Amino acid sequence: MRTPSGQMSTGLKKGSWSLEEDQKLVSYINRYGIWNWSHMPRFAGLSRSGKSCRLRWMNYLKPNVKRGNFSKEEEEIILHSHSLLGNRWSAIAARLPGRTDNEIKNYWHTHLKKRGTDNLLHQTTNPNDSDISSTFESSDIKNIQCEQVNHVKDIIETQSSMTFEDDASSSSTTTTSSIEEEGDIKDNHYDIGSPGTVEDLQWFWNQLCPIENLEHGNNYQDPFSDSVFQDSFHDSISLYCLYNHEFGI
DNA sequence: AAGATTGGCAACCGCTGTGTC
DNA sequence: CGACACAGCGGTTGCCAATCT
Repeated sequence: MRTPSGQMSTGLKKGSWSLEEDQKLVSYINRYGIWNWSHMPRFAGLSRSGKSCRLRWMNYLKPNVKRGNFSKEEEEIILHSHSLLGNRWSAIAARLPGRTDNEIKNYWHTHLKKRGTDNLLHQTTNPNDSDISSTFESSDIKNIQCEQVNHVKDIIETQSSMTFEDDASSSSTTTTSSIEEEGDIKDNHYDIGSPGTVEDLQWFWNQLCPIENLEHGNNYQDPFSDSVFQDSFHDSISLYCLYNHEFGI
């Protein structure tokens, strides 16, 4: 929530994300995956930069992002990791499943900074230190999913008129029900995505924004008449086919 | 009760790394 | 090998709510 939402001169919106924008991004990624952050926003009907979308997804909307207070164990891991790695937040985040670098960075600056320097002064070489991550029990990890999964579920469930579960043909995509059932979607599930077939995308937009599609209002750009989309689309289809071939999907 | 200050955190900006042509 | 595009990272900003005076 940096600035009140407003349209920039470039046409790109900045500031806080609205529920509607979240819904659009989540729905699009759930259906087509992440294929190109730069071009995706347009096809998802968002007037946001790719960077903004990526950040929003990585830090907030991704199903396995853990929200809420940090546990004692997590604090210890952060303190210890920071003493080893410094401000390499992404490396520290890698030791804390479900936590984002941004969240850890914020938490460090607001809660742990002073303690961190204090700890550094009193730190002794502990033979167990190198394996501190093992103190982060799997039971903690198991709790990671719940909150954010529920949040994303909420977003999707508000779109009562667009339940992808009804689409039996979308077997390769993540649906609301699959989030519900699995709860521990692997990151790479989203890394290899396909924009889908032209029919899929058309259907997607008809479901998501029937009015926008009718009027071509708001920020929606017709992807089917866009050369960038056509190029990216065909590239992505090729990659997707290759991926399916390689992994026998 | 109201204005000032502070803390928390989502989001932006600019830079760097990596892959592709 | 250089240019370009894209993804990712870390620092910073600024809004908003809580707390203080």
